[in-house]
Amino acid sequence: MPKLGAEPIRRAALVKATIETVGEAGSLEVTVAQIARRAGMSSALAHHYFGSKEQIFLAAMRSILTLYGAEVRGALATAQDPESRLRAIVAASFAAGSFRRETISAWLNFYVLAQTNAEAHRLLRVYQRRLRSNLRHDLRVLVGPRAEAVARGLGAMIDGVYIRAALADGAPDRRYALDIVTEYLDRELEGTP
Amino acid sequence: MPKLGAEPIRRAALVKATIETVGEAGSLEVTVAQIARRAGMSSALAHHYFGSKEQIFLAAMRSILTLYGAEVRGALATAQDPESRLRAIVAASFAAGSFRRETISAWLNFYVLAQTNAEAHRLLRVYQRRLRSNLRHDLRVLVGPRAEAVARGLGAMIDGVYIRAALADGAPDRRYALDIVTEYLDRELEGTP
Amino acid sequence: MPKLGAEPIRRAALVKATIETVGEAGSLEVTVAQIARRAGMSSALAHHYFGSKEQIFLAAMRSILTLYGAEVRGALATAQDPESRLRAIVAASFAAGSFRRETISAWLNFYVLAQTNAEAHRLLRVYQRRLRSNLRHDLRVLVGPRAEAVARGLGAMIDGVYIRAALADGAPDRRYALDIVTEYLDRELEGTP
Amino acid sequence: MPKLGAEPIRRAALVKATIETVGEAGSLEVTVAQIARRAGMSSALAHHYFGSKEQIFLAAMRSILTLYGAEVRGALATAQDPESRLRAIVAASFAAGSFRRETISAWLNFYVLAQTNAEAHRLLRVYQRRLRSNLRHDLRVLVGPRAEAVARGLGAMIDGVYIRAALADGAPDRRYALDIVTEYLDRELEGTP
DNA sequence: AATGAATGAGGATTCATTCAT
DNA sequence: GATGAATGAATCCTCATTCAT
Repeated sequence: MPKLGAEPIRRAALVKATIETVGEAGSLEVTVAQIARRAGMSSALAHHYFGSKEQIFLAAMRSILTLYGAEVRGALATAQDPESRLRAIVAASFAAGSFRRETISAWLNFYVLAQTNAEAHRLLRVYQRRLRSNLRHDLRVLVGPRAEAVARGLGAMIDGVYIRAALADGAPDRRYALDIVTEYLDRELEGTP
Repeated sequence: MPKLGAEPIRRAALVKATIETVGEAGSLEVTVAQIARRAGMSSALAHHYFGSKEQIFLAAMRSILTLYGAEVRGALATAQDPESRLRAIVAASFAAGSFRRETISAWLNFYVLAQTNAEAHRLLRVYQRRLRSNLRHDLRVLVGPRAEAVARGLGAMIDGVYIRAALADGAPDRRYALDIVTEYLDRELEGTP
Repeated sequence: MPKLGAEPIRRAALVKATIETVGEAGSLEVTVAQIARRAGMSSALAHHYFGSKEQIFLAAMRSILTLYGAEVRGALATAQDPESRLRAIVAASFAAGSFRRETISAWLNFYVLAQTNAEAHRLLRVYQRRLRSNLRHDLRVLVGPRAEAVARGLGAMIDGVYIRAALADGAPDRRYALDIVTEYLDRELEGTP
Repeated sequence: MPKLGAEPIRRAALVKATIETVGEAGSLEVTVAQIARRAGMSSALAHHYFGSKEQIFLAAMRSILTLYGAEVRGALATAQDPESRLRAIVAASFAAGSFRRETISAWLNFYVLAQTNAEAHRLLRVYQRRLRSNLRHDLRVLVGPRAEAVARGLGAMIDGVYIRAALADGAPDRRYALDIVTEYLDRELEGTP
């Protein structure tokens, strides 16, 4: 039952299944067969569309980062002043779309993948650079020369909260995660116009 | 010529080799044979001593946490007042013994292992709890009711800085890492007696 | 826009592509997809026309042998006396149309196929029998009772030169190949009326 | 039941099994598992000892050529004059040890392998060069300036007879094979001192 | 204590072939 | 006629683990 235009559908299904499978397993040591099964197709077809397991992983990673990027852009769209922009960026990091069990676990695993895989490394760097640049932009207005330092700190803390969420039992607690970072930000913005 | 007391020596060699191998590979997907070779013995002997690959990993993880614990204890020994104790704890996290390429990478990988393995999970929780407890203890004196929040924040940031160091090119920059966390701490301690 | 009479064109294209692909790869381990791509169509269509990979190979083999047969017939057409007929047959074996890189390599590979495949085996036997019969026919007039032996020798030597050409670097040297066989023939015909 | 010094025994068994399996199948498309089974071990062990299927094939090829070389050396040992040396070399090519069903088929297949594999190519060239050099050496004394041409012719004819034996039904006919080449040689040596 | 020998189980990848459109 | 879609069946290779010595 081959439908025309199946490719993008299949690719999307595989990407989704990859994030779920890696997220559930908490490890990259999942088989292509597992991923394909969850996506409702044979592993041969997965290879047909992506060429290799590595490419499947990279596509999943790109998808996560793209989703996150969209989340940030969406949040920034409505924010008007620097401070609300800043808070929007931080909030976006823990938005319901991204801050989910499997996504977090997948995220952690892609961090590991980046040790080995050049493209994964590059993607993660782009994410970090973009995040830092966004933060710095608005921080300059608010904290002046401390902008660079605070941007670095925020970035690190967001990643730290993420990684720790991967260890937590039960569903990830967005409120809790957001609070930690927000308190830091509040403190830095204290006494700011 | 079997040496007396060979066992502890062999075990230590394997633990060291494991951290190096995982650190270099940037992944848990290393073979027991690789680890054993680096430790100068057959993979059969590695199994003889540890029973399984999993146990080898856990022993390596315990070793890292033990080393870190010793580092903290050593730092606390000379510190007298709460603030210097706090700073000592933070500094210990980025001490030369722990904040090394392979250790950082191994650390990240053990985070991943903790998703899957109950004992690894437990070990990491113990580390987090102990760190938080240490920080909170001294923070109470300094920031009162904010102690809990700052302790969480510091813990998260330390992990965040660690994870990001795993992505950096070249040798990890202790100064840079320490600065990020210290600035956060400074800010929180501002206006503190 | 299906063209009328597409079938023979498609089949010919596939046969040509098969010889080229096998010749270039130097092996029968080429995929139907590779052959089909070179022939400018989908592998599904290749199956549609030939039914199986095996049939594609056999068609290619028939094509080679048919071409060779035509080459011999053409050569014999102008030759008048037994000796020039003999020389024409030999020369045809190394004619520009047959003695080409891919054809030689394909030839060698079809020899291998004949170990496994009954039809390939049959085709090769027909070729050998026909060649021997042609040679013997003219040799009888020239060398009498030695005809049988010389025909066998010539046949073997032609195949040997072919197989060796498959190993040579660069383009196959027709002159060189022909010389070897011709010297043998000259010697046998020495002192012949 | 691991015996010490099993390696050379296992390797030899695999080489033997490879020649037999390829010989019987008449194709290189045999699986490592088939070869290993025939050699009485797991395919994993075959890989352990040889690293790859390719290396197994090359070892088998080396074995065939080594055996052939020994056969030639043995034949030359007793021969005194150039002519008997020459005849000994030719006879060695069809000696009982080398001119056997599977060996012949394996030989043909290795010819094919040499199209693709550099080391196989090299091995075959060494064989050809050595054979030609041996033949030329003795032919010089007997046929003078024709030595080069006759050496080439003999080499080609030996290969041709081999390849044709691969197509024959039933056990290879050493007598018949030897006769063809011998008649050629006789003719060339006619009228020689 | 120490290791070479050995393997079962598994996993990525390939490919001929089929089928609905 | 033509093809994209889809897969079952293989196959090479790896590796943790066991065991006899």
